[in-house]
Amino acid sequence: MPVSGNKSITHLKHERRKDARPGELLAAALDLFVEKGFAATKAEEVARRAGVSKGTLFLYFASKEDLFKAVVRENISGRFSQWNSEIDAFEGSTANLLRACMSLWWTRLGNTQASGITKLMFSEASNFPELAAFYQHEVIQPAKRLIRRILQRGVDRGEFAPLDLQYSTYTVLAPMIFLQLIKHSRVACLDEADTEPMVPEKYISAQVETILAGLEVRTYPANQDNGTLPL
Amino acid sequence: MPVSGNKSITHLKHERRKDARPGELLAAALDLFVEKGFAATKAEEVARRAGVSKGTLFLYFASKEDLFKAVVRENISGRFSQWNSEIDAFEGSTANLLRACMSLWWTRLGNTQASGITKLMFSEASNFPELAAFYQHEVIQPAKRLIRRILQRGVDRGEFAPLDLQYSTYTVLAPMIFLQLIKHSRVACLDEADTEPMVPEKYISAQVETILAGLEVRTYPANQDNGTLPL
DNA sequence: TACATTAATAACCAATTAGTCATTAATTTA
DNA sequence: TAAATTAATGACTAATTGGTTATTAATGTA
Repeated sequence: MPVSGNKSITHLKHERRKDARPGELLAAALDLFVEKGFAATKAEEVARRAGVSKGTLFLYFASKEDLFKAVVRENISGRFSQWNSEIDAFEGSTANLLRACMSLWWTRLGNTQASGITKLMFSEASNFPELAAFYQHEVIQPAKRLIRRILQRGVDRGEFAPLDLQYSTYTVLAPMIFLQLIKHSRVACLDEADTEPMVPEKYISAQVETILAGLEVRTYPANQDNGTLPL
Repeated sequence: MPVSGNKSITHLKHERRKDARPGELLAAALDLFVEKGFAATKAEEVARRAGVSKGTLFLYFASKEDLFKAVVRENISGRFSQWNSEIDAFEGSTANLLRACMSLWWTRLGNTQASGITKLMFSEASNFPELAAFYQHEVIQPAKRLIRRILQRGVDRGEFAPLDLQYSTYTVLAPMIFLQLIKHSRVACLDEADTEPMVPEKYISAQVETILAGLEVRTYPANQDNGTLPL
């Protein structure tokens, strides 16, 4: 007895497209997860954006967490193997390898929706331990291994001073995380009054040079004159 | 007519302590916000931990957001003026000033529950724009001004090479944000197999020295041999 | 065309939770 | 001690939302 309403709209209501649905749902989910976070993204909304009903979403993905994992696999996990091969094939100085990697990382991932996923994970990991473990294993670990290989190359070739691999890895990783974070959070850090907005490319470049200055073999002693700290 | 139940438990049920309530509620809120995030922390839970009913919480704070702002003011905003005076009073080299500041920041804020607030803001800012603006204005801005003053001191005294203040500020800020983030998120970054857990103090120290190596007046040219990037 | 299969729907359920308000009782005042 | 004041309670509301399922209808087949 209820009047059924709009019939002539573009999409048929019961259109059957079994093959296309998962991809469309993943795309919609990526958009919304990045835009609003995991917890705040409603299943209904994902479905609507993908042009299906909520019921259909749960037909293809067992749960919201399952959907999220699929998004991560689709957009991030898969890319590490290619990345590693490229490092192996690189011929120039390790300094330039690091420059190239950071720069490419930005265009391939950092400046992409994928960076929103990283931000999201840091944000919500504590509320979703299952997802945190998954992300740690599938993204963070491979990323750190990749950075470590670059640094090791520099040391092996005598370009970098002997260094503590663990902490140097963080030195490289931290600014990347930082950049993804401020890119996707309204805590912009991009000041208001004092300057024009930060240009990520410039930040990365400044960052790499700072790091390299710290890593490269020195011609002068680092002036470590701090004994006890005043203040 | 309902049986009223336990009467002899430690706390009287209608104890009136108008003065003590706000402080106790703020303490409980800090704990829970840090532990579970803003959205995931239930008003009822805060009240319970503070030993009052939910109704009482809303008697002292108009809303959950209001409660959060009060927590930030109590634990972070208030401390910047003292911090700034200490910088003014410092006598040694700017390198040592920076070392001292980072080190003190860690013991005073970074290694405190307060750092959980920073992490929380990055996490949830996009879902609570009002809070994001508040935090930006009350915490981020003052923190950046503080860093900038240190760097400017180094330049003015000829200890640091002329530098881009904006980006150098980020270079100092990023590792602090990073540290607060990994401290409070299960995306630990602290690897599993490869090493023992990261020691924040060592990370900070390594970071400061790297930064200083990049900032200080050089006795050799930075080798900027990158033309076009291969890969 | 009749029938079987299954993709898709939408109404529904159960759980959660910020904020309200009428009621209760501790404390003060007269 | 009686009355007035107000701190504190907890039951209630209204809104939200992950996930379920009975029903609908598109498609393939005989």
